[in-house]
Amino acid sequence: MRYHRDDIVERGVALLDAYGLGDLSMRRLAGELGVQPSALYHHFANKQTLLAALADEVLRRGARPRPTDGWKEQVRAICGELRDAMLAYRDGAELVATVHAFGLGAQAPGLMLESTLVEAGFGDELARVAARTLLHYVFGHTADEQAYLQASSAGALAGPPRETSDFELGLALVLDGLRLRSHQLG
Amino acid sequence: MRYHRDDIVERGVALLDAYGLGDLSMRRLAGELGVQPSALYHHFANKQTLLAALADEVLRRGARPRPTDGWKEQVRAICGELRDAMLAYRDGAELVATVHAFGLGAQAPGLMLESTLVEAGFGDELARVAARTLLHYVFGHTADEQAYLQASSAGALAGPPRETSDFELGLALVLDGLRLRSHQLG
DNA sequence: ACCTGAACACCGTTCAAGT
DNA sequence: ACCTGAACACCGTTCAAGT
Repeated sequence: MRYHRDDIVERGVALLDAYGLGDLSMRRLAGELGVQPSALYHHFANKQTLLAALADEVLRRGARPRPTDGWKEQVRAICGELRDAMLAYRDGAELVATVHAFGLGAQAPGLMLESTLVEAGFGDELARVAARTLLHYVFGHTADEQAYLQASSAGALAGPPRETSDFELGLALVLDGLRLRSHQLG
Repeated sequence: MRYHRDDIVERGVALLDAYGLGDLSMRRLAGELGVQPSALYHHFANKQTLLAALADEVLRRGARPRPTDGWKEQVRAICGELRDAMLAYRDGAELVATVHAFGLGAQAPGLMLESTLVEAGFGDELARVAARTLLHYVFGHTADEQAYLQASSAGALAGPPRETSDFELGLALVLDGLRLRSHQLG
């Protein structure tokens, strides 16, 4: 059997969701495709590149149309979409955050946040720093949340359930900080 | 040669700083100590537990006395100390953030932030969420910053240098968000 | 209490060679 | 263009046995 890059990405995402990031090895993915491990290196330079493609696919599948009202609503929509996209697949948050840290993928949400803030009239430096701050928040919160959700569904409940509204509250803290610095904007 | 737990932690931190987290294997640490890999399992149940001990040691070494003025200064001091402690060792931010996500160590900074905010009069829920938000920010920002610093010092400079003051600016965003919710406090 | 020796079940990656 | 087969240099962890 012969595959294209997209077939491998699709199987990779399915494998991620079924067994988790820790069990997503080049050898296992190759085995699942009925192919030698070395065959994967015809399509991807290395595992990091493959993971970047998986992360981008997870984000692509979670894409939603965005509102056209104010910057706060747009920022909330981008962050909410990012969170939902990552929560939709097992270990999705860890995968996307790791790939973003690599610098090899998962760039879209950060770029959208930054341009949204620039277009809202914030200075370039503030827009860049605020976009990174929001991104770190969403990655960190969602990874925590997903670890908790997955531990719970595995039957290893280890504490009181955190409310989903926590996400909105933490986000509101940063948004209020931004709003305080927008007195001169429309 | 026979070792105690503390000897292994000390060598582990030295190995981390010399070769990075990716090259910190149980086998390599054992080799460095002149001992069989299996010997380490007499002192630590598994690699995660060992990494948790290393993270706590890195944080312990970075501990500083804290100011007694307002909650903003205390929060800034805790976050700054955390950042400095992680930056002091190669891959320190990645190690501490990973261990914190495990839930096996690196709990002190989060607990200090939360109790600082509770004592400042913020409600329990807000204090908990704000502490986590601040922690995610410091972990994310510092991991990014350290990746950049380490790439630069390896000669692989790949973009314009980010300023250290970025850290203070992102932190100020969250602190302003908190301040906005403290009108009824002293 | 602390360690050895050997094994089990894996990894990512490279590379000549095949079709 | 895409894959095989074989190899290289590793992993974390377990466990009976030694001192």
